[in-house]
Amino acid sequence: MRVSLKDVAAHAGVSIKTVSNVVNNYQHVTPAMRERVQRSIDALGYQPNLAARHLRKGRTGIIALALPELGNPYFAELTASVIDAASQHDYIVLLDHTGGSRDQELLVSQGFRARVIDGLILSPIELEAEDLRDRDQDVPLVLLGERDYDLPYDHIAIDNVAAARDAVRHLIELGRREVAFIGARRDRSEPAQLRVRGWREELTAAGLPADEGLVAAVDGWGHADGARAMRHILDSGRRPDAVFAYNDPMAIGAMRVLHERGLRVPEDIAVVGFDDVIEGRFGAVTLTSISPDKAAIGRLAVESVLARLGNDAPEPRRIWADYQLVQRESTLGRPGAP
Amino acid sequence: MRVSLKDVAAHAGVSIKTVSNVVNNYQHVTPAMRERVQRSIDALGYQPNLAARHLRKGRTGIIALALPELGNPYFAELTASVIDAASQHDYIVLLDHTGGSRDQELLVSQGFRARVIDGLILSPIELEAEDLRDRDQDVPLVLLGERDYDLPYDHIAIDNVAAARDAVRHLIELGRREVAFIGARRDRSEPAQLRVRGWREELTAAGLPADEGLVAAVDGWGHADGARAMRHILDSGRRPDAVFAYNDPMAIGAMRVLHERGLRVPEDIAVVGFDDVIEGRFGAVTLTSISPDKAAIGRLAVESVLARLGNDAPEPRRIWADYQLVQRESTLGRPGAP
DNA sequence: CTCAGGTTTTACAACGTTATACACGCCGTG
DNA sequence: CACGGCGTGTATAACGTTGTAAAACCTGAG
Repeated sequence: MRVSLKDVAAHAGVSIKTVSNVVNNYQHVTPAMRERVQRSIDALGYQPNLAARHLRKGRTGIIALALPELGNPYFAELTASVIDAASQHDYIVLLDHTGGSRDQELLVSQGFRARVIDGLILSPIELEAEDLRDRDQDVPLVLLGERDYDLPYDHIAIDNVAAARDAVRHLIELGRREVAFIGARRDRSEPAQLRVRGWREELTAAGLPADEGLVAAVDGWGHADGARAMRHILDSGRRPDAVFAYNDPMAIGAMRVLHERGLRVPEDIAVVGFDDVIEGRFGAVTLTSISPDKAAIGRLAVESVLARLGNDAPEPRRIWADYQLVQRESTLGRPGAP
Repeated sequence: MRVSLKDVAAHAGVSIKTVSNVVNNYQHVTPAMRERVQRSIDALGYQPNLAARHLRKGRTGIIALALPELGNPYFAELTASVIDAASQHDYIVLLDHTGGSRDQELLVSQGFRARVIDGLILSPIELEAEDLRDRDQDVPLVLLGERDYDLPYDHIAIDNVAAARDAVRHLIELGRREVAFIGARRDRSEPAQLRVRGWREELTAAGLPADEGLVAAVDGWGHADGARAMRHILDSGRRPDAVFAYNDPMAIGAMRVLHERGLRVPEDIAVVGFDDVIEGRFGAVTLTSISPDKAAIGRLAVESVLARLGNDAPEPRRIWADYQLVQRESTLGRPGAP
């Protein structure tokens, strides 16, 4: 049988509320009383019943993290950092995966879990601004990632345009002139993606053409999509001397195709990815990549959500997390090798 | 404001309990009444409060999934399948990561979340049988993975010994004679790991020596550990003609080292991994691996936990999931290549 | 028309917690 | 020596749901 406040109260010979006060570190309790009650708590091994507490307080102690896919190690690492940050505030993380589909993202953002969670951290891919505009404001929402919404929600991300420009600049500084972009979205006329924009801006700034024929659109975000996009570019007769991919799995998929076609990385084609997943450090050719500060992103996301739980919710704001360009063999070449 | 049963009842002009009966599909409700109440429910947008329901019923509708690490894509894929299976039973998945440390695993298994979750799916690495023996039986527990416990809990896994033997047999059939094993545990005198046992058994069965000098112990389970282990073996002056790794990330880490040392895979050294993660299909050399049926494992785990929630808990049993050996370039070589 | 037997609906009491409002001392002040 | 004020503890009412038991309502037989 579970032991409740009532049992502890009976054991200590005090009222239920006094025990509750001790448990909650209420101020006005004499040290003597506090110790007496604590002794009973320890003796009976009391643990608070969270359901009852939640019922009373209207909070569940759970925040949801909704991600497009867990298969991408970037999200796995991010998840770990969110869990860590949440547990420091005695919060628990519920995981949803949306598959990056607009319907699922919509469902999640509308709060089909509304009765379970106190807050939501969402990393949208397909979701449109209008989908969020008429959202039921019940549950605080924090957005993560590349999409750029002009909406009254906290948004935590690195500066994707600047990061993409850094990546492309790195390629240009290495003497590359034809930089392909892998991972645009097929279904957007004017791609909302900031990474494409960064690619375009930096090329233009360098006086190079931002050749849309070198932009490959894809359906998904995985290795296979990167491979498909790379094949598509090569099969179209183009032979860029560099590739900037939307993320690391796509970059790795592209490198696989280059390898199959007998093209050397980086001698023939240099490759830069995005997210700096562990996998990129152990291929036959290690991958140059933009490395976001995942720990910071997770921490900031949790803090933002929790800050909105109180009555005095702060102004929605855009929070920039740190990032850096990590240079490896896919652009620099193998140090010791010929 | 949230709308409760009381509000719906007032709106429909019936008692609270009648609304509750409709919500719960209780039998004895006339169709007319059911429709009237349903109309009010829809009109007000009622959603049940789970905390209250939990308080009353003693169930939370949440199961926890505790994994050693999310970074390993195998666990990410497994998580996705568990979430899918759980949602089909209207259950929600809470994610914990233990880091594969015994302390964390112990904490989780002892149920520090006991007040929140109905059941627990645990994939232990370091945890010992004795740690589980004196467990508080409150929350149903299902074990996952390679560790072999003789305990009254459901255990879902593939036949690790058989799978490891299949992997090693494949190498032997290709003519390899010195098969190294990467990924034993440093801190176990008699390694409990079934995959090492399979390696040993198959070599012995083939009349080959199971040379313990070719078994590399490691501390972790990631790419870097595999790389370290491979370096260790090569630096010790050994030159095996095949490597069987505990999992895919370690196999990939090992392949990176072979590449650095100028050794060709599979011509000089063939490599087999375990888990068949997506990453293995896109390296410069694609990876032969044991591929467990992750979808089945997730589904079986969820069903096992939920089956134990009722009063008539079934006998604890060991459930074998399917697997197969997927042969790729790291053992077969590149088809078209010289 | 009454009453048994069954179905449908209702009132009320839990579940374990916290908030509210109040009672009880004890102090120092007028 | 009353009296307000403060610091401490207590009874009681919620929170939203479901199980229990009983009330109200039918139906058809005697």
